[in-house]
Amino acid sequence: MSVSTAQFNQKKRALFEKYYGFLNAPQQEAVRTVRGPLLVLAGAGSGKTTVLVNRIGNLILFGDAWQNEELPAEADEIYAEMCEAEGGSRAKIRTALEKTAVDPARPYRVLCITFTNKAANEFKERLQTLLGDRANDIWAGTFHSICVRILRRHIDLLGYTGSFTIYDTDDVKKLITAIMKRRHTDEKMLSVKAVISLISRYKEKGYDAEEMLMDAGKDDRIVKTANIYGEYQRELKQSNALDFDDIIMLTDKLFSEFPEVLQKYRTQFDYILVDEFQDTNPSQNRLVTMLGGGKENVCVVGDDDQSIYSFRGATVENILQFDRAFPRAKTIRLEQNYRSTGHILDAANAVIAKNRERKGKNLWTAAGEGELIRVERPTNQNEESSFIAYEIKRKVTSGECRYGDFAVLYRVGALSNNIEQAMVKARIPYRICGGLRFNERREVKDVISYLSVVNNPADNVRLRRILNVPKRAIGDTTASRLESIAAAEHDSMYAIACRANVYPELGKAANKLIEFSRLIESMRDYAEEHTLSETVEYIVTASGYMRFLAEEAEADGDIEHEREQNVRELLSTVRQFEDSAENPTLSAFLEEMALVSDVDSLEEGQDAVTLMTVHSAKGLEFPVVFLIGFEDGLFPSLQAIMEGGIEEERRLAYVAITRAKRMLYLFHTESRMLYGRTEYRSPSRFLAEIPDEHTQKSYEVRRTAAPDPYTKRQTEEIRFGRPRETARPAGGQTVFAAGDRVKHAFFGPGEILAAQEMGGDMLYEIRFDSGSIKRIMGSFAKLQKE
DNA sequence: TACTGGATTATTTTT
DNA sequence: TAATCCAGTA
Repeated sequence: MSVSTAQFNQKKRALFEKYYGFLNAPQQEAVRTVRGPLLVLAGAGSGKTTVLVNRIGNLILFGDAWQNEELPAEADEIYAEMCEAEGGSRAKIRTALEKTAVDPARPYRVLCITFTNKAANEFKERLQTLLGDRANDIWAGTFHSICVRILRRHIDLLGYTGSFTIYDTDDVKKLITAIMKRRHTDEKMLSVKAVISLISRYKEKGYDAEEMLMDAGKDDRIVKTANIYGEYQRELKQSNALDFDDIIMLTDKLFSEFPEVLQKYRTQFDYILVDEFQDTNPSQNRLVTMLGGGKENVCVVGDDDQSIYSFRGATVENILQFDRAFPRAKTIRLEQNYRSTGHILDAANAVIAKNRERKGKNLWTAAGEGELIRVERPTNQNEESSFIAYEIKRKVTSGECRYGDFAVLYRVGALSNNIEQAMVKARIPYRICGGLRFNERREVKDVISYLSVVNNPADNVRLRRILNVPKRAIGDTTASRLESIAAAEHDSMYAIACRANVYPELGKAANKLIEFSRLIESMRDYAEEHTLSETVEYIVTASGYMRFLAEEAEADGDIEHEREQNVRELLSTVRQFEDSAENPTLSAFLEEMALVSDVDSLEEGQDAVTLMTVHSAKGLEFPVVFLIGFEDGLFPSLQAIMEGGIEEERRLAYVAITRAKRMLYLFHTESRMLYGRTEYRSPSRFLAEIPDEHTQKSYEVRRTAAPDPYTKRQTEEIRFGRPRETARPAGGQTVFAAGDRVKHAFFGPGEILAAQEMGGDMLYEIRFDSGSIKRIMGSFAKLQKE
């Protein structure tokens, strides 16, 4: 027998489909296409991660077998095996398929880039289960971790040393503030915040200070900021420190100025995959383009409709114009949604369809219509949160849900307060995302600063932080003098401190500085000969920091000694790191602390309601979602309305809606107290974009015929009324309707504003003659007709 | 240097 | 409202 090429490839393809049968057609297509540039537009809940993981698995197991149509040498033999395997198990199919493998990718030649550590870890884990130990050699990580890995090896070409420190936002703020103070920049004209974000925006575009200055034209703010940028960059270099933007920008620079370095990595990486491509900024995009140029085996996955980070430099253009960077690019759309039920998905589709700048996708689901979206209009935020607490309690008590099934989402963090209070009051377990992180605590940052200085004594910002903590009589005056001497001598503050007695202007503080430098020196010596955890222990004792914290706790009456606890926790983190990391050096530990936030490790665990912003909910899903504050001026935000950022807000709304699997509640209050002011609120304009057939409103809406002359928008007149579904009698109790007068045993007489069926019971909204408005369940209220 | 009070000012956040 | 920051005082 002699099998033809066509026959062989057909069989091969049939087996592929059997093996990857758990994937739908476009997903299979994405897995199969390994050569050439590929853009995967993955809608919300379309199984994007599964595709990426299996695509890598496929690369490593079968190489480009599916795109390579050449007949292998022992075609007949393999063909026979394939025929035999066809009816067999997955393992059998795989064994046969493996024989067809053409040039399987070596794991270390695969680069998989994500945005968050959480995503990176998820990939690593899933690849591990798929490929076993081979997975460990895959370059999977965040943009930042991968760039740091590259920079550690080559950054000396750019005039830094490999032991550089990574500055977090706090360090950056300190440094910028100091520079602005020195330059007598009027903070009223130009805030530190504005300067930081402006510099960041230019760094993301890959501009240096001079290029920024050229770009500034006559804009005084930009000119001023460009000058600050120049000084800032010099200071960073002097301190041998990089900020987060530098990590990307300098890797870019390294590649464009040293082609041989770029060539090395271009040669190494046969295949590049990028997740969440819609979140890339221009310099990240350039990095991908540079690395992927040549072989062009670049696969980017993303959803232009979920691009919600433009405020930190991400640009949708990267995904919209991927085919411009790679003209041969093939586009695959993943449009089947495995997450939400019909009404929810249709609502999301309807809202996002209003955006102009998009590739265009239409998600569909094989799941049924599911439940209607509930739209509620509480009088104020207290009612909003007690309604939610009530709903959660009810669904948990009835056994329908667990606490972990619920999420409360909001546009701004400020809205979490009320919800939190309601959860406490109702004794509902909850977890709240955001807030102060572990490594942002003062005591943790202090200890990290000691470690940074030991690792890199040139680090002026962190040296300054610990110079007088705990108190060692080195005041602000001395610190400033030290700083200006260092600037004049083009040397580090640490180096000056070491020879402080040479400078008469330091006076008798010189001795203190020398003493301090000896302390650091002793730490450095200690670190040479001891393990990481021993060193950290030595540092916190020898510096007197632990004692300082203990005394402080005594003085404040802090019985828990919380700050000391946190330092101990940091110590146990160090020990954990020692046990798990392959290379447990001080420098590696500091890197991990800088690039890995504890939010990544948090998560899961107890059964609790999740409270978070819509932004942080991206990538997550929940059976039941409550979206609160769905009001114009809040969502979309006021500044988005004024500055024309509506499309991004709409994408945000799209993200919010698509988080829900089975039930979605949208809330907009009648009035809300925010930032100490109570304001009447109108519903989000996005609400009107959801077709009525997908929602169930607990109030009546009438659209006026003529658009409002000021806003040019169609106005809505809202009033309480009967819910669309007429109430049914429940459990023998009398059922009331809106408008009825009733009497409550405790609250007295009142009028029903709204009545709504709810889980075999009636929920009434009643305005009592005393003036208060309450929501009460019918079975609970013991109402009588008045 | 620690404390007090008045002014100020509030998106979204990962690395 | 609530948190934070700065200036002025003890």
